[in-house]
Amino acid sequence: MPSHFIKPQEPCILAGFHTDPLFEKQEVLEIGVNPERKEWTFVLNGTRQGSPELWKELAEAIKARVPEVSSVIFSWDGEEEQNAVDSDAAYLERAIKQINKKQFESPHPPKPATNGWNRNQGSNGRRRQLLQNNINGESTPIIDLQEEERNVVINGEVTAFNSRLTRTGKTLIMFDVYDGTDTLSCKAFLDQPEELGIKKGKWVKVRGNLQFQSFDNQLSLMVQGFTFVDSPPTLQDDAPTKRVELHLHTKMSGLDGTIDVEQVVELAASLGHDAVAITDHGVIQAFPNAYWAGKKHGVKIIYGVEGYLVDENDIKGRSYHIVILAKNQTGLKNLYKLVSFSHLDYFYRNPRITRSLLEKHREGLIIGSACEAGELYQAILTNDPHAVEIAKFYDYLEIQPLKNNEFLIGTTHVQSLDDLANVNKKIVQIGEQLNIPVVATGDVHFLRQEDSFVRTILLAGHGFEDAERQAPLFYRTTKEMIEEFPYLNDEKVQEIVVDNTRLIADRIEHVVPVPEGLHPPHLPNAEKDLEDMAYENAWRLYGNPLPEIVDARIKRELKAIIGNGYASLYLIAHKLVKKSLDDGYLVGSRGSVGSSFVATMCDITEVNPLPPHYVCPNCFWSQFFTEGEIGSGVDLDPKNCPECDTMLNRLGFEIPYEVFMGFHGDKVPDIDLNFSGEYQAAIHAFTEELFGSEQVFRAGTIGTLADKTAYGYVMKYLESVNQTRRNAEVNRLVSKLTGVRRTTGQHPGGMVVVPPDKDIHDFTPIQYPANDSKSGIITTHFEYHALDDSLVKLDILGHDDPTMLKYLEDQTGVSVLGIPLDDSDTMAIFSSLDSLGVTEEQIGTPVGTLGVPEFGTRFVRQMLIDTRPQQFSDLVRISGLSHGTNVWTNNAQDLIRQKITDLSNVIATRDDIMSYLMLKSVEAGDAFRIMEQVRRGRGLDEKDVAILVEHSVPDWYIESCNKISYMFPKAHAVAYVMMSFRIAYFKVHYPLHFYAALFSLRSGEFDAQLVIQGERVVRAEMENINNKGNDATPKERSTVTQLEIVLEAMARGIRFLPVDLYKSSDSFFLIEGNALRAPFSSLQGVGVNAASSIVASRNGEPYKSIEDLRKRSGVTKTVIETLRLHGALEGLSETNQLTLF
DNA sequence: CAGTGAGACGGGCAACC
DNA sequence: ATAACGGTTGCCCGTCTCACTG
Repeated sequence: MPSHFIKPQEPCILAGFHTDPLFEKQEVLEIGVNPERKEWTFVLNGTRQGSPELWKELAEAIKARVPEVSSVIFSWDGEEEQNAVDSDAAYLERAIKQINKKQFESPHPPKPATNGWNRNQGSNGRRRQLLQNNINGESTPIIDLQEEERNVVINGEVTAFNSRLTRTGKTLIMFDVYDGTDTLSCKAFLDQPEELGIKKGKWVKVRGNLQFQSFDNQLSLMVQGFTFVDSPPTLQDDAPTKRVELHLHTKMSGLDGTIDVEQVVELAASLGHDAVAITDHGVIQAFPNAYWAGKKHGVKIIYGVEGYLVDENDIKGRSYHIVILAKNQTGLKNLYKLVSFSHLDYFYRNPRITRSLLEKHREGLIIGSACEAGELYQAILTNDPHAVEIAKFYDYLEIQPLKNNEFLIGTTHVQSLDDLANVNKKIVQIGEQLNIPVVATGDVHFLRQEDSFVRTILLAGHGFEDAERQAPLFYRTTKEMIEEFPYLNDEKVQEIVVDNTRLIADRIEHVVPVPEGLHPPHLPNAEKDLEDMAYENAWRLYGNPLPEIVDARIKRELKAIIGNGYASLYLIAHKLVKKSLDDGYLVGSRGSVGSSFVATMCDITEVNPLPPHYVCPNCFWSQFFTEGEIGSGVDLDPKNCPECDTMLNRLGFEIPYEVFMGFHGDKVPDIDLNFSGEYQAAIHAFTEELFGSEQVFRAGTIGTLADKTAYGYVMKYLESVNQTRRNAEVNRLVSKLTGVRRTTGQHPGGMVVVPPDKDIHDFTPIQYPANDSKSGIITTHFEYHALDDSLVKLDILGHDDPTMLKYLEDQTGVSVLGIPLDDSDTMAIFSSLDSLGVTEEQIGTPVGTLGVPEFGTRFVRQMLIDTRPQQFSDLVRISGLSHGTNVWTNNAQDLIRQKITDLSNVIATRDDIMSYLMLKSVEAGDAFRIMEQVRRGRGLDEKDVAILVEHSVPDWYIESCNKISYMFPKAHAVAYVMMSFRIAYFKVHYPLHFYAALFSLRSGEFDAQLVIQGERVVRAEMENINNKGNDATPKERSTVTQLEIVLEAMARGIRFLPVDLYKSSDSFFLIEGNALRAPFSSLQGVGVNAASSIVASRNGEPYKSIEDLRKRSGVTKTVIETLRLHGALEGLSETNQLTLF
């Protein structure tokens, strides 16, 4: 195989060796050299022509003329390319055939490169390098490439890049190229993963063969070579003094704007524009990103909004656009207040601002007259005599290019562009008259002219009729803007386009949208209270004085927590958990809080992060295992105290504190708690009680158009105009649409806390989620991410585990906290079916974890089969392995299957790395840093590898570190396994209660009508869905998951009873003997509302008829029909008549 | 008697931990 | 069958029903 490639500068060199005319046209693309064999492979373009004899002659001629060559091979790229996509085996077979034909005589290696030859570098693969110095040949517009074709050259911008490992171990790289006419997907297979530098936004010239790919059913370019080329000249603004854009919409302007704020700031910077304003419709959610982009690109951001101005006495009346800019920090806060008021109190179709409110909060604001929808423009348009009066309200007046308003032509007051020009002239004249600066603004909605198409799709997707007609609302250079006003004199144009826009920009100070630095809440005496609580609880568990190891850990943690000002946070979390426990709901910890022993001592988490240990509850004798001898305290053998013979507690999971608060203990603690979903609203309300409703708000989210919806929009639009586009082009359009704001919402559980000395408007406006005032929730206007460096967020999430356990505890009387975490029958279901009494044939899986949270999916069950966990700490490791990316597959799974190591030694959680390395005597700082690198998927650098090698860390471990992309913290895994194990305990010992609880939890998803028909029908339905393979919908897949569990319950002798008008509950499965009675809501089409109204209407009194049932319960016809079909109405007559006789 | 709008329901999608 | 992170909350939309309206 060639190990070097050289490239002739003159492609038709063969003509020099042989006189046959064929060789005058035959181009040599490159020559592969195998120095060992002195074998040269000439790679020629096109396909083989001429007789084999002729080529033999040529080969001899070359060998004669170039003594260094002892063997010559010719290969044609059109043919050779086939090799690139077929198997290694086929390639080798061919290669061996080729090689066998040749003779190898001379041992002298050839000169790899001589004058006149270009040498490609660094390849030792069998194929030419993809990245080449240049690609010859004229490129074809992509739109013209519609059929299979060889040797095609294209030139354009990379719009997507993606690479993945194939099953055969090759790397498949795929990238899309857009050349302004269309987009084409390009593919290449690499033997080795290789960083080629292809990235979104780079420009490339690519040569390859256009082939139809049955895999994705489209034409793709099979890449033979590519090179990077310069992007076309970028837009310039060569005006000596440049304008400032004062009116611009981003993706946050609902489904109106398409501009990514970072991109427009970058564009402004590249044009040399000093400043740019952000003025979205009614909202200001682009501020945080604009701030970062401005900082990055050195552009001053002018923070503003295009508001909807109304009169107070007519909130639902006509609103006028108005531009409000924040001049300084005071103005910004006023702007935030206006945004809040408009969303909370004056929302009607859009957030409205009343004139009096604006006047009240006008300090620090600069007011512009906005577009044709502004009141000044409208006044002039309608010849309102008060136009001049109206203008006096504004700090500056806007005029815009005529084409922005071309759509007005044909309406009552506008017949021509001249009419529009006259309006602008009038505004200029009023400006002169009142001495108010007039500025030219673009009302920018998309970046450049060519992006209008994207807005068309957006508007069409949202049902606008004339989406096709797009005003040229793009970001203009100074020259482009100047050219828009030929009807004004030159000095005037210069004044409004450049001087006045700069004047406004200069009036505006540097403003920061969200104050920097963390502003955590503070409770009085928090430090002392926390310390007392931690010690008191520790003493209760470990005695006073504390064992050295416990004392040291508490001291160190408290120092970091208190020193960094986080004591209040701990206390707050403590109060929340306490409240929930008092109300009877268990709380699960989540994330890495369980790494903090102080958190354990404050009841914030059940996880004890100390090394595994025994401790005597009576005399406090203790024994710690610090050398990794045992996985967790739970796994220690039960034994009695050697001092006083009391049964010892077995505790500890060995979790380093650093994972939670960083190596220096200064990372802002992120306390995530899982409350019962049923209880979430109550505990949220409790936070308001704790802090006051003015100081705590639900974190807001911004719902955007993501891939799937955007794809739907693009396809819908193309269909409406009767067009099709190739996949790559569709994807390009999709990527342009994504990120557009569609709605707002609530964070799943994040509550943002404002310290008492601050006001929420120092940080963000507030609003209702989706502007729905009925929700009863107020959220931050900015999404949480924008605030996360400034305000503390408490993650008060909802989870089913606590709900399920509460239900099970209530129903069985078993104390959840008393469940032994080493119960062997429970442990057994994680590796077998022994304690369930069912067979694999019956339930389709050899382990018993169906329905056990986090352990029931196919993926995790396979892990259980591979590893056969025997003890609690094994489950923790599986939890870690199953939640990472590239932690199990391509990694630990192989190591275990190949018996290189076992479950207890593979890397399963972040913490494993730190703990293991410290056991190997790696310095703590290094161990921490390496853990952080690895868990984020950044792999190890040479220095780190050297450290590991030096401490005799095995190779497989280092390799494993390099593969990991994302990893779970151990504390989270422990907390989850504790919950899952308890639920599993009920599954083993209280099957009826377990299945009842499980199905009740999501009774709406249960299909009683189906299940009632018995095992055979259930199996048939599962098979039916399974046969759909990838076409099964998410809903169908979840149905299969449900039915698997139903089958298991049936195999365990549990019957399902149909919904009974008098016996069924609204949404709970009731236990009747050895059977479960389906609730009303388990019928498809009967929701929780209908279900509970039936139950409420029963009232101990039989229904006289179906009519009676309907009247009393108020349910719809559909519900009645569903009940009838199910057989729940048998014996009831249609109307009262019959029973009344 | 068609049209409208509200509400229930389920499914799909997005954001997030 | 493959590859594989699992599980939660919440918003929108299509569909259907039904009461009300003009």
